[in-house]
Amino acid sequence: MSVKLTEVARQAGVSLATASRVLNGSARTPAPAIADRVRAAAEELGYVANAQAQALARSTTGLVGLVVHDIADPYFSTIAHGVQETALQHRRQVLLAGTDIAGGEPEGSAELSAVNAFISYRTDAIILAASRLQDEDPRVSSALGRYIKNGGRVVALGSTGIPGALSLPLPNREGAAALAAALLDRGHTRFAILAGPPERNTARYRVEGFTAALAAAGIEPMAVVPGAFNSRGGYDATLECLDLPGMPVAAEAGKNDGGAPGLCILAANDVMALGAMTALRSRGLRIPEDVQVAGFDDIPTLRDHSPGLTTYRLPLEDIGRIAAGLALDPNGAPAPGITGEVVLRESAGAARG
Amino acid sequence: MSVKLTEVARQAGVSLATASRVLNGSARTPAPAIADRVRAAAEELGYVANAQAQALARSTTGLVGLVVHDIADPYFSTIAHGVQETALQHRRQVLLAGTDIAGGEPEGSAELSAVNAFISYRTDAIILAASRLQDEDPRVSSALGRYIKNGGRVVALGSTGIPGALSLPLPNREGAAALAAALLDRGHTRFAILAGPPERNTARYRVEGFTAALAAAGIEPMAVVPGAFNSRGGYDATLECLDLPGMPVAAEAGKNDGGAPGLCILAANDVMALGAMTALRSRGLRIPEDVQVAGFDDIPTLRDHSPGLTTYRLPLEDIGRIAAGLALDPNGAPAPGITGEVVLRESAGAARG
DNA sequence: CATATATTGGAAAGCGCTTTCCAAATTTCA
DNA sequence: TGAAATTTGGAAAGCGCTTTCCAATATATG
Repeated sequence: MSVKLTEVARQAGVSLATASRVLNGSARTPAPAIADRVRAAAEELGYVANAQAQALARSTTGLVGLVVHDIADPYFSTIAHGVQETALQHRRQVLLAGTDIAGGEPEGSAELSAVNAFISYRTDAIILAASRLQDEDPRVSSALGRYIKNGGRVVALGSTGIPGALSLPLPNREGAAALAAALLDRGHTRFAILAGPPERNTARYRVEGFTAALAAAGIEPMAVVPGAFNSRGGYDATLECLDLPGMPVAAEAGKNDGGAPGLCILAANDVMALGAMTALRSRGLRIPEDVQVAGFDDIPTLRDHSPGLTTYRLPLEDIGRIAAGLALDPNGAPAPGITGEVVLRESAGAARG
Repeated sequence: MSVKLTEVARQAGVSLATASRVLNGSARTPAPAIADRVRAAAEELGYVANAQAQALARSTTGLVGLVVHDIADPYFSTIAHGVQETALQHRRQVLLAGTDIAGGEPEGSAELSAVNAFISYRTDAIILAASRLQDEDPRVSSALGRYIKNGGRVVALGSTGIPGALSLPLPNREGAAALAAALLDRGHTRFAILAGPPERNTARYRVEGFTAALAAAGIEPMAVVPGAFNSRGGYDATLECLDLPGMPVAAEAGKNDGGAPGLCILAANDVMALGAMTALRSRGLRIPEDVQVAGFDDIPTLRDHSPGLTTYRLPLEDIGRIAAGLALDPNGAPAPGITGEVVLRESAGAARG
């Protein structure tokens, strides 16, 4: 239906080969006079190369696949932004899949069908931003293994068990430990952990980091509550937590001013922490006076939050850029290690009045 | 490099045609015994159909292109989520482009290169979620016009001047007017408008809605300040606004309690409103006691904000779903009109102590 | 049992490009 | 000026599929 190269060639009075060489970047460049004729014809007819046909002929598609959990989650959307930026620099298009979306093939995990779709479209690379599940579907691994063997590049955030895949390690454990340590430093002694979904590595590593740092100080968390990795999950887990017997809140609300810090809630990510703050407010608890809260990621959204959320900052957009660089640049420099930093704000650990 | 259909056919001892018919949904279904053999062979070899080749042969790609401004903006990422959901139901993959990203072809707007890329990949449909610019690049329109003529579907959020394109009208003007009216109802009389970027239709329509409703009540806004369509833009515009002579704030801070409402800031979207609130806090102004604030969109992020932001709710995820439905369902029902609702929260207009 | 009617598998012609050879034309150099 | 080296355009063979015909069976009908 669209204008094709044959028509451009005919209009310009040259062969298909010449037209192709002029318009779609070949090593050989036809004579300037001819080239101009071809370009003029293409312009006049409104020719747009068929990328599918090019992909077939060149056996490279110019596509990069990005797998996230939930594109509406600021963590992923910020990473996606970084990926897009680098993809554009490399003249690649990004194919997006979210694994939190129902309705895919019934016979498999969402991750499996996303990966299979990308493999089917022969993306040049696949970036797995969604945290690997603890029990990786072996079909995903074997599909990706074959994909890699066939020349595809796979880069995963965090670790992966897939041989040949590149991984961009994230300081989840270390960051969580550093954050907990900073809070211990500020005199906190009573912690509750909103652990997120235990089957996600990201959540698990962070919880491990928290508990390891606490253990090193001889402290055991008063509660470790699992929950969904979103605002609602943080909200629900917090209410559940507050209702546990012996929690140093509620009854004592207001009694902590100037005294020992009360309960400090450590959430596995920022959106959960935000949900936690909402839950605390719904119980009339003040932050940080009655209960303190910390998150993880430093999503851009926090910029406008009050009280400011103490967190561990991950350079999310950079992570996206670097992951895409790894995926697209065959002989690029090895990935710089990702480092984050503890960010103390009013919600926990910041200087108190 | 990958396993191809020829190899599967050989392994199963059938022809290419038969293998194709078994594996890739044809009208004709070979005999069960044969079909099983083919499927077994495919499974064993790890065959994954080459979507590019299929696209070429079928002349339909199974791709849908989504153009947003900034995928990291909750407005767009929420819409994108909805689009993804419907795309998945239709077994389509989504190609994502952001127009806020630099580094594209130097000779054109980001929107133009996004659209051209999608046309090149022969996406079955293109969804334009990014608000149309006031001065539409004619090259974009003509490229899309040709695309439509060649059988492509285009759906744009808001209105569009492209003949043949479907558009999903958003109640920007009406919503803004309703919001302003609700606030007038609550006794507000002094308004400032954070107008966003004047070249974006979305921002312009909202401002028009605000001012029209105010005008209907015989009120003129005290200020209309343009700015970027993000948190930073709201922040900066607010500071600028506060420094204007005669603003009923700062000097009078605290004097409004129980008295007449002070300044009410109307932002063209929620992220700007959030930035505005941060700016107000930085000046020591209380919300809503000293200054009131309203936004637009009701992005999911607001769930955890305090004070709650008064806004006009747009069903963002539905909008994404509906737009995708329009784009993908050739004979679907006509799009239901999108309606929103005024949501009064503490930041402005809610019951006051 | 012969003939008409469905079924079913396969050969081959594309889909719209890229790219390898080739041959023709041009330039270079002795 | 003639032979060798270089440049340049084109013919044609794919890239991995789908799908139209066709021929060959299997089934139904008189």
